[in-house]
Amino acid sequence: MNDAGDKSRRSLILKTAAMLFRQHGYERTSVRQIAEALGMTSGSIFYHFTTKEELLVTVMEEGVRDILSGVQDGLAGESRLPERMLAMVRCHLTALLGPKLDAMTVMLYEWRSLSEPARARVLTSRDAYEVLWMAPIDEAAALGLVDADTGLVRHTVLGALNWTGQWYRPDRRVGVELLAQHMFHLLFPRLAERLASVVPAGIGRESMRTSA
Amino acid sequence: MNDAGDKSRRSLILKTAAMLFRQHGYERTSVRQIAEALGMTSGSIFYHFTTKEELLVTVMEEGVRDILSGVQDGLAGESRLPERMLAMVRCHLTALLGPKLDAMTVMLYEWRSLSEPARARVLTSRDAYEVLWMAPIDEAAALGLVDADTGLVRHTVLGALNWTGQWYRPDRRVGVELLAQHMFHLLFPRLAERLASVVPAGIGRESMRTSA
DNA sequence: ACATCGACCTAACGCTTGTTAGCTGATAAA
DNA sequence: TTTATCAGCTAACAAGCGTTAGGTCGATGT
Repeated sequence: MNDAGDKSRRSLILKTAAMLFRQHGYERTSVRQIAEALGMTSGSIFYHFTTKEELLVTVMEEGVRDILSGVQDGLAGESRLPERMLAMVRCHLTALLGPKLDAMTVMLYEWRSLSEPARARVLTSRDAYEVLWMAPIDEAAALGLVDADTGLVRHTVLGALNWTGQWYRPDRRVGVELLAQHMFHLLFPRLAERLASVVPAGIGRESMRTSA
Repeated sequence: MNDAGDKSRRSLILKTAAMLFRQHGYERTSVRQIAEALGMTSGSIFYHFTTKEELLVTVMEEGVRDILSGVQDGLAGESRLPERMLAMVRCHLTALLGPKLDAMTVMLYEWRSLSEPARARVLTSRDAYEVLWMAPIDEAAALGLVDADTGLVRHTVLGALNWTGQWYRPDRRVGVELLAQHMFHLLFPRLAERLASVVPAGIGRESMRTSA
C-alpha cells in the first residue's frame, strides 16, 4: 500500500521537501529546516531516507513519473492529431502547474545539484518523456502542419510550456484549461485550425488576460 | 578605464565566478573553488568583493546590462516591424548563447539565491528588459499579426528563447544567426511572411538540423 | 631613500552543514 | 509478559563554509 496517494510520514516528508526545495533551492534548504517544518528533528529524516540527495532524487523521479503518466493518459484519450496535441499541451501544463508544481519545478531546475550517477538517471527519464512528443510532432511535420525541423519545434514548445512555471500564478481567474488552449493556438496555429470542435471564435482576441 | 572589456583582475574573477556558478550553481560553488581556479586563495577574493553575494549580484547585473543594451542596439538598427522583431530575437539569442552565456544563465536561474533586497533589484532590471518586448508585440497585435493577449505572447516567446540555454550547444554547425531566423519563423509566422528580404524559401523545410 | 598603495597570502574565527550512534516510547505479535 | 519493530529523539561528529585580521612584497611616487 506504499503508493503515491498515501498520507504516510514518508510521503509527507517528500511533499514538504519538494516545497522547500522549490522555494529556496536544494542547497539552501537544510535537512533541519525540512524537519522543523514537519515538527521533527534533523536526525529523524534519516530514518526514512539514507541521504539528503536521495530526498532530491525521489522528488524528481516522482515528478517525472507524474508528468509522463499524465501526458500518456491524455494522449490515449484522443485519436485525431490536433486533439491529441492539444491534450498533450493541456496535460503537460496540468502536471506542471497543478498540485505537483513543487516536484516538477525542482525536477526542471535543480538537476545540477545531483551527483553524476543520479543526474544521469534523472536526465534519462526526462529524455524518455521528451521522446513522447516526437511522434505527434513528426506526424504533423509530415503533413506540413509544423516546421520540418522537428527537434527545434519540440525544444521551442517545451521551452514555452516549462517557462510558465516561472510566471503563472494559479490565483488568477485564468485556469490551466484555458491557458492550455491558448498556448496551443500560439504554438501550433496550423494544427489549431483543424480542431474538430469549433472554438468560440473569440479566442485570441479578447478572451483572457494573463498579466497586467 | 574600469569598463566592461578590461582584463583587470576584478573582471577575471567575475568571469570565473559566472562560469562556476553556471556549472555547479551558486551554493555549490565555494569561494575557495573560485579562488583556486584563478590561482589565488579564498581570502584574496574579498579584497575585490566584500561578500560572496556581491559577486553573484554583479554577475547578474552585468548580464542584464548586456542583454538590454544588445537588444536595444539591434532594435535601433531596424525600422520596419518584422525586421525589428527578428533583430530582437537575434540579439536576445546572441547575448544568451554567446560569450556571456554564463552570466545570462546565472541571471535566469540563480535569482532564488539572492537576499530579498538584492532580488528585488535584479528582478526589477529583468522586468525593465521584458518591457522592451511589449512595444513591438503590441504593435503587431494591433495589426492582427500576433495573438491579442500580448502578455501571454511575450511570456511564450521569452520562454522558448530562454530555454535554448538548456539545450543549445555552440559546437554544432548551426550558428546563432540561423537559429534566430528559424525560431522567429516558428514564433511569429505571420510576421515572418512580411519580411522584406526574401528568404531562400527552403527555411523550415530541409535547411537545418539542431539535434539527433 | 622612504613612504604609500594595491594585490595577494596565511591562518584562523565562528558557524552551519549532512550524517551517525545510541537511546526512548509506543504499538503489536508471540 | 516478553519481544520485536517502528518512529522518532538527543547529542555529537568532522568537514566545509563565508569571512576577517594582519602580514608580505613588489611597484610606484616623491
